[in-house]
Amino acid sequence: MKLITRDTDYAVRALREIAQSKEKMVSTVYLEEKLGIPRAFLRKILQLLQKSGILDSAKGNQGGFILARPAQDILLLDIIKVFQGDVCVSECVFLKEPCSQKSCCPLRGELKKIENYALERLGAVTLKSLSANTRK
Amino acid sequence: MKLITRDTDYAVRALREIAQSKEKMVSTVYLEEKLGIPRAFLRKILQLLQKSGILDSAKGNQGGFILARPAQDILLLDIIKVFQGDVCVSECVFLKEPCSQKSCCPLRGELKKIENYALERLGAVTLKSLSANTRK
DNA sequence: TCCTAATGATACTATATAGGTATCATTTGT
DNA sequence: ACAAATGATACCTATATAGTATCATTAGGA
Repeated sequence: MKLITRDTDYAVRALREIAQSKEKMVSTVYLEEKLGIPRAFLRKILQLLQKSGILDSAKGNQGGFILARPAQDILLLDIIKVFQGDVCVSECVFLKEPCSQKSCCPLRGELKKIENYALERLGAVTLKSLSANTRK
Repeated sequence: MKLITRDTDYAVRALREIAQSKEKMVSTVYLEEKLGIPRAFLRKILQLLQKSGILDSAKGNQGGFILARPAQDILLLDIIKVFQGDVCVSECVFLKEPCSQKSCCPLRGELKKIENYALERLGAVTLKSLSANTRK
């Protein structure tokens, strides 16, 4: 059971690197070497982050990526949503089918509580706090 | 993101039915008709529950399944474990590979908190409490 | 101005997991 | 003996995850 998929994890690592960088623009090539993430995959991830408004990008020579807003305004939850959609732990596994217990599914209540807790925690973690935690 | 997979959900429904039954043994055929779960799949699920010690079974004519222990001693967490393994939300997605941040992964701490909460909640729910919640 | 280093868009491939089916062997009550 | 049940096990299919590849576009600098 995974709360975080691989692309989310890669994204967090890349974003931390970008947040800490002194450069104007950080390129995929640089990140690949620093983080050891396969370039093509990393490119896809960064492009998604750009489309979703977490990163700004510049094309052309000396181009690359940069945070679209301060690290303290980027939530872990935002990043997860880009790659995994809404956090919805309590979603009925039968959403697409008629579920005979829709109105009184006895599991729902408990799962919903867990979901709320998870949302609360994930919404409290910022990219800045993730970066601060790092120690060599 | 799913906390509960389909087989776990089916298992809960079947177990509730078995817990409430007045019969000595409950057969797959009966459960299939009552719950609308595909028979072959349901059989696989019940066999797993038997192997894991949650159900007892009897072969032959008039055979079937019955709870191996009282409903209040069967935890939702036990059922989840049968089909999904250990609840391990904070498991590093790179367990099988060398992860350069093993010792100080900044995500781990937060995920671990969420996992602990989930374990606590799921461990507090018994099959009996799930059955009691039902109302027609 | 042209070359090169970068991203944008997009299509494709491989592998694992979830969800489900099928079959034959074995057991047991009547 | 036979029918009704589970035990063991192998197989199939669709979807999601993880990753690759390619061509088009843009912009800085020699």
